[in-house]
Amino acid sequence: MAVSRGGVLELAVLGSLHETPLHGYELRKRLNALLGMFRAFSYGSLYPCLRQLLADGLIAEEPPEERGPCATTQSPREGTLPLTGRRSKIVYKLTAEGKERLQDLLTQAGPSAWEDESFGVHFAFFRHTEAEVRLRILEGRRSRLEERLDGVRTALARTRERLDSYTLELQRHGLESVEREVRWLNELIDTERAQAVRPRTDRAEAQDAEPVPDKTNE
Amino acid sequence: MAVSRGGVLELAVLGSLHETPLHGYELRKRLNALLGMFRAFSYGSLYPCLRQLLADGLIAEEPPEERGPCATTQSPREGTLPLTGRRSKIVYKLTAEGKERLQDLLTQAGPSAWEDESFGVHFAFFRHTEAEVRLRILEGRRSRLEERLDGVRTALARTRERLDSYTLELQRHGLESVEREVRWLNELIDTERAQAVRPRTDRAEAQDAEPVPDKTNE
DNA sequence: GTTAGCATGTAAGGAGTTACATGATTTT
DNA sequence: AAAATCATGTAACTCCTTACATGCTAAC
Repeated sequence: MAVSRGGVLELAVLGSLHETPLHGYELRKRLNALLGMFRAFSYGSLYPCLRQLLADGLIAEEPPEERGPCATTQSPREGTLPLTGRRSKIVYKLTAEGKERLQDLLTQAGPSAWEDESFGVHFAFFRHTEAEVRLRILEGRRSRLEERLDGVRTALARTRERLDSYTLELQRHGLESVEREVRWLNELIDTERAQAVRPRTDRAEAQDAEPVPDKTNE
Repeated sequence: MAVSRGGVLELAVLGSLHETPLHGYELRKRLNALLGMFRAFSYGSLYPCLRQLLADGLIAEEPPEERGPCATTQSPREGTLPLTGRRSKIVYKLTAEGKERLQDLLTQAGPSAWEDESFGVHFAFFRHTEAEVRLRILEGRRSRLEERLDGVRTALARTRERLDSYTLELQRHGLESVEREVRWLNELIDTERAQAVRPRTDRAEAQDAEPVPDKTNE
């Protein structure tokens, strides 16, 4: 059941709906606010995805709430809602099956979690991910990036002809960016490890996972 | 003529072959060494691309050099080579039409030049790009990134609910990365502008474009 | 003589985008 | 009442990947 149509969008949708029910338009805005620095989804992919998830029974239409006072953002425009049950907003929520599927996706610690296109999405929902899986994903991404550094560095070393300044500058910037991300991952991994050791032993119990050790300056 | 099948690969191939004739396998290695930090192409896309370019007359097979003593790497296995001119390495070179097409691609200063997937490739061949076009591409990418920053920042400001620490950390890292790239672009643009003003007026004539102002330390 | 790497390809398909089409609702 | 934005959807297409299939050559 649930034919596992890959793609990050599925995870992004299920993850978002896990927090709160939403309709497509709003969902897309949230997604693009959340992941805007890494990627952006279009309606042309979102709506078909919702349709598929609905068909698979992973999400369901939320019936239009009658009594909700301050529902989502807008006032319900009392009285005027159309005679038919047809409403313009279709709010979706996660079903039990959907939650299961989400947990499934969040447990997968493989390339599908740490490649460029997917890592950001997986990270965005780390709150719902087991600590062990988080760690493996972070490490997986790190070694992926290190492979890339190795590959380019050795290829660069083998290069006979000296490159023009643009190529050189591109290499420099690329290397630096990837190295930065590796350092970032190192910090995150350290924090995760530290937390794994003393999960909640601190006096003054922390509210929730707090992986950032309060960095005020660069 | 030349049906303009989009895609960065075309530019990458034409650009590479402009420097020197190459066969597919080697071409891919070079490409992935050059752009490895940003993207990687597979044979499954490269070979069909070469076939198409050949059909369009933008590239041509280089005849196997007979008289070259240490030709490329291998000895031609005298006598046993199949009756037809079929050889295992197929070296391609740019045709006149191909050079034209390349210039065409390098002149396009639009979204197809400054989006994520394509910017790196365009930048890699900036050496062959007119100064004016270079500048417009750099500025285009910068404003693209600034749009992105704006979008996410305002969306973030509008967010009522406070985010969990992972989401927050992702945002922070994403913002920082994009801001870094903007600063990088600023430097490049400044350098380009400075060069546009005094293209070759310096005493001790510079060898070639030298856009990096010699940064020894971070 | 067998593994590892070089070299070329093809078929099927995945994951998304663009452009289009439509209509409701809110703002000006 | 016009324009902007919200809201949902579809069809066609793009660009690339994966997995497969094949053979040559070099090294061990």
